[in-house]
Amino acid sequence: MKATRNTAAKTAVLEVFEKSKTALSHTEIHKQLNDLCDRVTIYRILDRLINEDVIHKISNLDGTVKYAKCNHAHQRVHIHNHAHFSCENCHEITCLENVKPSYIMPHNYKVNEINFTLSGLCPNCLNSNI
Amino acid sequence: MKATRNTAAKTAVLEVFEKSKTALSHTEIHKQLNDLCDRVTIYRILDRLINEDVIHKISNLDGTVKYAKCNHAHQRVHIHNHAHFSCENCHEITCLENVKPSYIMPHNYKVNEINFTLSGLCPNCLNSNI
DNA sequence: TTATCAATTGCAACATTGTTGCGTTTAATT
DNA sequence: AATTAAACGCAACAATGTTGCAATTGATAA
Ligand SMILES: [Mn+2]
Ligand SMILES: [Mn+2]
Ligand SMILES: [Zn+2]
Ligand SMILES: [Zn+2]
Repeated sequence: MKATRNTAAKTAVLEVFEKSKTALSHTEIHKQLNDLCDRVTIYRILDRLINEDVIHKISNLDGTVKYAKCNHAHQRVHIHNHAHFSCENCHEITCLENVKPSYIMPHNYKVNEINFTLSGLCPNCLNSNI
Repeated sequence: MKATRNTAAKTAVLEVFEKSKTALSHTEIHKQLNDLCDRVTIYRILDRLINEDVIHKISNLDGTVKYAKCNHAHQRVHIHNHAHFSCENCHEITCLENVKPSYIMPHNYKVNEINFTLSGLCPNCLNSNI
């Protein structure tokens, strides 16, 4: 395994994640960093953070991709088997760490990863739409 | 609701879905149609077919998007609550119509759609990798 | 059958997202 | 301080999806 370094850009990206309660897209991170680094660098940092199991990737039905910190006590290798919620109104995506789907797979499949994303209205938007 | 028409292109796209046992990407459909119509047209046909609940969209963890026919007896409005499997080796995506996740949501969320995609090795690839 | 007209299409142009190659910079170690 | 591989910036590219608009066409009614 390659040695990984702590750079200014990586630290800044991590701070952005720290401050955010919801998942973030590459573009959102780039805007918050305010040209601290190139957008390609952010893609590469995200790749590294995923490999280090510090963040995980969330792929939404509408095609958008976001990233969120793993805020559970995490072992080195773990499956992100919790659900994510994507609000159709405010477009925020949040980890639902406590929502874990149970399901029965047919034989002869080897499951390595799961992506369970629900979409609809989040509590905020549900209340304001009375 | 707007009236929808049966055009040559739409019929051709439906035939492609009919023949395929796995989900198809926009690009795969375009190649199979062999320049019968423009690629923009295919995007628009896919949009219409989704609105008509004839096909459904599958968004994978790696960012790829595919489409598959609804082959259950379908009511006008229905949730596609079955799982999809994405093979990391052959990249085929199949509907697992019988795999439906059960889960418990916190209150105050309104769920309209779910996207449940599992990835790993499909039976074919699992066997050949002994 | 023919006229009508909104739905559909083709085309060009554009936007967004993600990737790659390469020369330069820099974090970590000696 | 010297070393060196990891990380970076930049430019160029690829893939995917969207939009506006004029031309075409499917479905309907005359
Ligand atoms: Mn996690
Ligand atoms: Mn269906
Ligand atoms: Zn919301
Ligand atoms: Zn396979």
